[in-house]
This record gives sequence, C-alpha cells and structure tokens, in this order.
Amino acid sequence: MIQNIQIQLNEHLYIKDPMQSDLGKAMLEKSVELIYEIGFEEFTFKKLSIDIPTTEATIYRYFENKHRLLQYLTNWYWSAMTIEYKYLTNNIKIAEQAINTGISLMINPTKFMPQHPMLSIEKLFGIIIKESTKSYLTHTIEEDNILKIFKPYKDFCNVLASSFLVYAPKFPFAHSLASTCVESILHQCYFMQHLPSLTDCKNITGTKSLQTFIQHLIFNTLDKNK
Amino acid sequence: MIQNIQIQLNEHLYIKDPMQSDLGKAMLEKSVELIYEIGFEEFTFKKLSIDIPTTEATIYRYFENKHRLLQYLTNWYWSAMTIEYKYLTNNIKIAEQAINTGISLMINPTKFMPQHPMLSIEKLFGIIIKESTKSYLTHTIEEDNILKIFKPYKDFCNVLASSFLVYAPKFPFAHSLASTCVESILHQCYFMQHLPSLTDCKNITGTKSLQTFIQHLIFNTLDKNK
DNA sequence: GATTATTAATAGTAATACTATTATAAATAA
DNA sequence: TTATTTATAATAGTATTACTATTAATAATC
Repeated sequence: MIQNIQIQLNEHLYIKDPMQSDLGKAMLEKSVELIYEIGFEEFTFKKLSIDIPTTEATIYRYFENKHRLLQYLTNWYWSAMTIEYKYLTNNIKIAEQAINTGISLMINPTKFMPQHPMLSIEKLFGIIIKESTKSYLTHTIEEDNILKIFKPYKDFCNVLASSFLVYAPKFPFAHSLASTCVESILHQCYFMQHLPSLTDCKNITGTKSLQTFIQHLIFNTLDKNK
Repeated sequence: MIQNIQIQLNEHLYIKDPMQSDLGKAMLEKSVELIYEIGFEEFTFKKLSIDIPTTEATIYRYFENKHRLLQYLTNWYWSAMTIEYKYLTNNIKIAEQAINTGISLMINPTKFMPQHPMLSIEKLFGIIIKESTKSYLTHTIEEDNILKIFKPYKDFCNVLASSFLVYAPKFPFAHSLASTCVESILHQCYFMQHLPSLTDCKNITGTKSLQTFIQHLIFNTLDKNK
C-alpha cells in the first residue's frame, strides 16, 4: 500500500485547486459523504455549503458546477487505482497473477487502497459504482475528452489491457475486454445490492462469486487467444 | 419482423396512458427526438411542450416527471426487444445460432426491429446507449423496483440467459453474463463513438468487430462450462 | 338541453444553477 | 508602520427548472 502520495489532477477539473486550502479539502470530504448519502441528482452546492459550512458562491469559485466536482472525484479514484495496481503488480512476473490482483483490487478497493485522511475510499467506491458513468454519459463528452478529463479512467483500462496482452499477446480485443470488465464489476456490484435477479453473484462471504465470474470471463476469453 | 403489436407497459410508468391519445403519442414521438438531440440532462418538459406544441402542465398530467418518461421509453424498448428476440429465435433449434441472433439484434436493432409509425428505433437506440443506465442508477431504485419498473430489462436479460443455459447447462453465471453482455454492447457502442481508445471495435463496415468481440466473450466463457 | 366527466391551459411557487458585485483578510511594498 | 495590492469569501441577486392548484374548455352521457 502506498501512502502520502499527492495525486496531481487535470487542472481543467477545478477553477481553484481544492487541495490547496482547508476549505477546498472540506468540499471534497463533505461532497463524498453527501453524494454517497443522497445521490448525485439530489446533490446540490447549496446543500454542500450547509454541510461545510460556507456559501454556495464560494464552492462555485472552486468548481464550475457539480458535474466537474463528480469528474474530480472519479479522476482521483482512477488515478489512485492505477498507482495502486502498478505498485501491487510491480514485482509480479506471472501475468495471470497480475490480472488476478487487478480483479481483487477492482472488487475490493477498500482492502488494498491506503486509508485516506480526507476521502473515504468506501464511500468513494459507492459513488463510483452508482454515479461514475454520469461523468461521461453527457452532451459535453467531446469537449471534456479534448480537455483530457477521462485520462485517468483510460489509463487504468490501459494498464489492465497491457496485462491481458502479456498473458495473451495475440488477443485482438484487450481494450474492449478491459473496459468491459471494469464496467461489469461496477454493474454487478450495483445489481447485487439493488437488482439481484440480474446477477448470479452474492454479496455474502466477501463477494467471492463476483471474483470467480470475472476470472471466468477474462481467462476463458484470453485462453483461446494465447 | 413483427408489426402492429401494441406493447402493454407497466401502468406505474404514466399517470395517463400516452398511447390513448394523439397528444400523448406526440409526447412520445417528440421526446425521443428531443432527448436524442440534446441529451437527458438538458431535456425538460418545457422544451418538449414547445415542440409538440402544448403546455408544460399538460405533460405533467401524462408523466410524473421526465425520469418516468425515460423509464417509459426504456421499458418500451426492452419489451419490443424481448418480443423480437423470441420471434427471431422461435424455430431455431441450435442454441449457438439463437445466441448469435441475440447478439446481432442487440448490436443492430434497427436492422431487425420493425419500423414504428411513431418512435424512431434508431434514435431510441441512441437514447438506450447514452441514457438508459440513468433510468435505474437513481435513489428511487428500491421503490421503482417494487413497482416492477425494471421488468422488461430483466425479462430481456433472462431470455438471453436462458439461451446461454441451453448451450451450456452447467454454467453458473448465466444472468451475470447476460447483463454484462447487454451493458457491454451499449458501452462499446458509446466508446466507439466518443472514447475510441477504450475499445478495439470500429464503427466502420457495420460494427462487425463488436459482434466478433461479444461472440468471443460469450462462447469462450460458455465453452469451458459445457 | 342539462349535467357530469374528462382534458388542457393559466398562473402560479419553491428550488436549482449560476453570476456580478461587494466585503474582508492576507501578503507585500513603500 | 502604513499603504497598496492580491487573494478569497459573502451578499444579493437572476433565469431556469420542476412541479402544482385552480380554472377553463371540450366531450360524453342522461
């Protein structure tokens, strides 16, 4: 586990860097709690300002809108996950083992990621499961992409795809499989909680069945293409 | 292709059945066009009322809110898809062939689904790709689920899962694989259009590469469990 | 033709998303 | 030390959104 690493994020995500002031840090901390509790649609800067406490206008001096704040949080998450994955697989020579580590990390980020003094990884994971697709399923996707807003998410998918290619160098769909796995894990977690008939995985005993399913998906697909 | 089938939808989706009046039908037709054009976040009943034309309050007499209207459209889509899948695979004895039909249908609904006098399947498919997850990633998920709002989506996943089980009766993750495939196809379509580095599939030549990827995913996973 | 029921429009309100301007505090220079 | 600049936050707004109570108009039935 890595500690005390300041994650440098895309400066288009904020107007004023929230990490540079106590008030900004409070915005991040409280926004994670509030979005986790009431959901992104119900979340407003007015409500956040009451929790901090500060004024609505002050939050607007840090973030363009609530959407950018969500992108800030998802960027932080995927940046941290990429660092953690690289760290965890650093001395692993066997590709299969690296991939399994990646699956475990994605399913149980709280077990692997270091505790953060400000951001609750558990709540952040909950936000990633429920809200993260809303950060790119928007009408501003093209502009945001030009600003490199989705780079951390792409980076994570890319390091995962690279591990797939070490295991099966001729596999022609490494990137598609990586993004499918990332999204599938998040979806299956959501379905386990809220729409259990859409999954065979159970929440009990540490989500071991989800791990098995994703292993099936990845290794059976890759084995035919080794 | 099936034609002239009136799809009966869950009555909790609307206050007044939009299919029972010309004004209601105009709401459905114009909402598909408008959501397709400007996206669900920018879509409001006020804007829709100008397009129809009618008043905002009148639309509220048909739908509780814009969220229910989105759920109405996604329910219509998955109901129609389930009917179409059952029709297309009706006389197919070979499970592999049925599954391949399902994949084709999901990737190219416009090729298989009958033209609809009111709803543009092409635009509706675009809405499904970009907006459909927003119909269940909400804080009202539990209440909505009790009202059986997600039944058509579950039904489609279930018929797909059933085909998987005909092909590989011992496979323990048929439902997870079905929901993963459905979501993966929609995601890969979105990534092809907007974030191509997250996929290996290309939009050109009729999305054949996506078909190949999903076939890989399904059959390699199922083959090991036959 | 009168009564009842259905449906749509008018006219609102509270909350949301945002911004221009002012006030306050901190940092630096004279 | 005081004056000046700079950075930061609060005040006080506005336009839009989401929604509703009430009234008006139309159609159906007695």
